[in-house]
Amino acid sequence: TVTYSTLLHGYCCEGKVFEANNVLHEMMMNNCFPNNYTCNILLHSLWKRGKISEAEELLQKMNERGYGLDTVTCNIIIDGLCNGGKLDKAIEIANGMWIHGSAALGNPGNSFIGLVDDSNNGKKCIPDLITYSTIISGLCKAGRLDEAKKKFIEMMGKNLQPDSFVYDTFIHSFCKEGKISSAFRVLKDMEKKGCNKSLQTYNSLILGLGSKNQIFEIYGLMDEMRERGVSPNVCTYNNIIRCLCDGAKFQDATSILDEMLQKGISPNIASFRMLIKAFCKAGDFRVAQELFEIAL
RNA sequence: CGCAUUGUCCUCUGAA
Repeated sequence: TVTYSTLLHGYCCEGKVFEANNVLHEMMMNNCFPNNYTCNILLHSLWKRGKISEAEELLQKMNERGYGLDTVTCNIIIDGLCNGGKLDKAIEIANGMWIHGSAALGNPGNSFIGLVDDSNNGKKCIPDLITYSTIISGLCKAGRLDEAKKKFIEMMGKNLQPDSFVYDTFIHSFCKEGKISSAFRVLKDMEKKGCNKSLQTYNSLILGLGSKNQIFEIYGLMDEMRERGVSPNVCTYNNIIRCLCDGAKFQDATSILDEMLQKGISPNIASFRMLIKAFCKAGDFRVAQELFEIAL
């Protein structure tokens, strides 16, 4: 079952629905039965692909057949609701989990009717770090930073220790709003708690510094990354390119592109879009066209 | 008992 579920996960990630179905069939043929993990994988995949009603059906079936809906199940739904703009419903469910466990999914007026009354083997599923992280991320994306902070405090009150995901979410949000000093304040707190800067931490900081044209600080961070063995990825470079383009440092921007190619980090659409736009704006259509051709 | 599933970074219909 573990093996098949792992395979299934692989196919689902790639969006290979047909192959995924084959795995499921083969699994049953060999008398391996789907469990929580398997169902969660399917549920997540359906939701990500926008098949919400099918996902809901699956949820019903899981419920009826006594697969325990667990915290992961709830987190998948909560994440789906956040991304679907139903943030408040997501928050409501997360709150409800403290009392009703997974039955909170079936609570007031959503489409998940009549879910388990959570006598799930006597242990009910309660919100975890990921639940909070999901909600906080949703609030941040919606620009509701104050509420996000409240959730953060609430989380600490439940004895859940924030990890770098949660910190990164705040740092990113501040950087995006250009509130660099707030971002660095969070960073300080993060490091005090023993979390090291992650790749995304660096990327967010670079994005933020870039919006203030603090190029030297950016290069400083790049050096630090190198020292600490954190390898930049496409996003890192794209953030730098954005900053250089905004500052009209076009040749610097193209040398970043060269550096990427040299390091074997493939530029993506975002990289080329920014560069081409910059050169067009500068009236240098020749280079713009060259870039276009490289992109192809 | 252990192994598989969930959360954070670049991509704006860049037009005035």
